Amino acid sequence: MPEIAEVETVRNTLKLRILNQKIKDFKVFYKPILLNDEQFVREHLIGKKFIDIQRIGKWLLFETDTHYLLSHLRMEGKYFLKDSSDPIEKHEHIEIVFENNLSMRYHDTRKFGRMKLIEKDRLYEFEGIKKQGIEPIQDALTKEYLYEKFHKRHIPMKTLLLDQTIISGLGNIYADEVLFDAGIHPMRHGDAVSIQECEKIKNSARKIITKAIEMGGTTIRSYTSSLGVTGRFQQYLMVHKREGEQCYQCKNIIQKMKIGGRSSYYCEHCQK
DNA sequence: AGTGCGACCCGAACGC
DNA sequence: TGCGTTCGGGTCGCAC
Repeated sequence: MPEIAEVETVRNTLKLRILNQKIKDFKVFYKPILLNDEQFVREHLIGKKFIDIQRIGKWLLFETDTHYLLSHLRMEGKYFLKDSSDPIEKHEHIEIVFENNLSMRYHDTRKFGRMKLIEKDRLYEFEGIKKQGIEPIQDALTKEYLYEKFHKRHIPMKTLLLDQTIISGLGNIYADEVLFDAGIHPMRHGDAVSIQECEKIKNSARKIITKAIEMGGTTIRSYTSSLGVTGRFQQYLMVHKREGEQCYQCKNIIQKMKIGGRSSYYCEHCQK
């Protein structure tokens, strides 16, 4: 379940291994993942090098001198680094082989992830990038900005926190955690949230994402060429996936409900 | 325009 | 035990 912190970990880990290696081959085993024509991507990637890996929201940007290969992991996307002679396994859908026979495999059991190659100067023509809001760790995320985005919306705060055009990079897990930390009930509507509460949301989002990124960073050394890259944050969750257990703050029982089709966990006593 | 919801996928968890 | 069913996760696109 990659969210911003996991994507950041993947980015930092891959950077250590694949930058400035000439790309020798590009193969697609499940076409819907790649939004371009396979041949188009081969023409523009083979012979090039990735000179950097960047991140915008949950999108990874593999940068060459002329293009970005954009990659969204959705829920279960992972990258594995193997040797090019290793057999392609069941859920490995895209392979990039480097000159030194390092083989980077995109692995995605549910096939929800997406990739797209785009010219650098057209990056912001791509909807997925153009629509990204402000990240929790950016100073531009202010209580005024959030109030402006929330106060005319008559939908649950849980849904608003998951809207990537407002805050970029929060997923279902951290949305629950941010609302708990800010003391706001996930069903409260945006138009019932005060500017003071927007300040709390901003502070909670920044705190939780900063910590999550730090923790993601600590898992780098557990990464090996055959294990893939994931974050490890479960032990710090206050509400998410804790239905029926006691709230760490007040001992009330953590509740679960569906909001906008997403499971949401919260404490009725601590979140108003 | 704003909002709600099904579709996309498939392994895991659950119910019988 | 084994079978069928439900769930979940982010995002898009369609219906209201």
